[in-house]
Amino acid sequence: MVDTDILLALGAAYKQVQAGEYIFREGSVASFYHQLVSGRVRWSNFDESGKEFIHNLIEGGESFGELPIFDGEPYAANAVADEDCVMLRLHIPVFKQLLTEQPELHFEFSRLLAQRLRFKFVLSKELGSHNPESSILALLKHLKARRKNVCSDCTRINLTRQQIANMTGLRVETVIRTMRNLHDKGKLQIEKGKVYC
Amino acid sequence: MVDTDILLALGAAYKQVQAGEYIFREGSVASFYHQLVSGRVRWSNFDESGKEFIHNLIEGGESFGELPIFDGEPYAANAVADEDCVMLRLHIPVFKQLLTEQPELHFEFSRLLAQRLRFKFVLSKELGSHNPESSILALLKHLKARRKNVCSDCTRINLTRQQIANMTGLRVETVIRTMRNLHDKGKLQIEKGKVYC
DNA sequence: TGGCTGTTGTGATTTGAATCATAATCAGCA
DNA sequence: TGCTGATTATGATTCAAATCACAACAGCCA
Repeated sequence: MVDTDILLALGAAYKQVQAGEYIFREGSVASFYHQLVSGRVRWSNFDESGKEFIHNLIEGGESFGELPIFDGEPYAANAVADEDCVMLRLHIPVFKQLLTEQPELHFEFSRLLAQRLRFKFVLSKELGSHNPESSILALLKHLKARRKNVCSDCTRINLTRQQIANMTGLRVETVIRTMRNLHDKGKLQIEKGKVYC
Repeated sequence: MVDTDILLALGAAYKQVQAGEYIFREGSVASFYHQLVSGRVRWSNFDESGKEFIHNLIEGGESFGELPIFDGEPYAANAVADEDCVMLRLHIPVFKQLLTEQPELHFEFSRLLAQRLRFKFVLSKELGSHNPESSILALLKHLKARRKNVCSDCTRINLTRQQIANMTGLRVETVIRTMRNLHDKGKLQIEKGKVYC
């Protein structure tokens, strides 16, 4: 989101993490603004029974973990490297100073928060409807619109059924069965197990 | 959120609506920043089957309908006057100009977005867990922390079971039974039907 | 005071997603 | 090419929330 040169000029540092490593944990206090350079970060919570709920799969170029920067509370979820990752980290006070000096950049981040919130609005509404079809379609529609987690030059969804299950609170089997139904109804295409929409 | 005098000086106008009237509808384009002076506004969507999902019950002093201001998309939900309401409205360009000139105020709104998003994080996680007890407790905990929809000088929850049902995607009967269980477990108090926590 | 409306409360039944079990495919790789 | 682990697929069963039906109660006001 922020130009790499600007971040580096302000003293941001690169950090590498291997797949599976935690970048930060739910409940811990934030010190940095994080921007992913390459790899994929899984942003998730675990409930009492140990089931993982994935809020977002962050890809190269995106920032993550912004909530504590703006509301001063601890992290709301865990960030785990889903693949080997490279990221840039900038101390929060420096980042906030940057936003103060560049109102357009601040508006960029307000836009980001608003977009994330809008998605949560739609998804929470669908989760509340207890209708697997509409939950899955809402998720896919969102991903497609944001060109997230899709093949860069086609319409193939880059997520496993398990990941979709973990993003909607459903079970793999339910996701598999529901997506087959959606395929039969023509609302998405499945070829050799790969999903296109 | 914004000082009333400042809003008026910038040309904001008062608007009154009667209980039940729509202030704006899902999908329509936004022109104003809205700030509630008195009354209560219901922020909700209807799903295909006509069931209402309430995202928020806005009370005096709060702003609402900020998403389109920041991401430029249409309204994500309906705003209906839950009681007779008085609100202040300011044209969006003027409002954004104000934020540009006052970075601290802009940070206030970033904080608001972050808080709303944090709540959605928690709630969507709970909705995904398909556990009525934790969904209801998460909602009540949030309301208590924000001192929202509670009696001003006690701990009585100012919501009906139906409203709680509409905010969690559950059914009234499930909410009633689950809250009785929570009462029996000592996790909240019910006296003459009124809920304290 | 009684009647009306909205809310809370409770039982019986249904339903669909979770769960359990197990098979079929696919992708990566030696 | 064949092996291996991850992913997709499918059938049978269970279980909890939705649904349906109706009773009890509280608050309001004519």
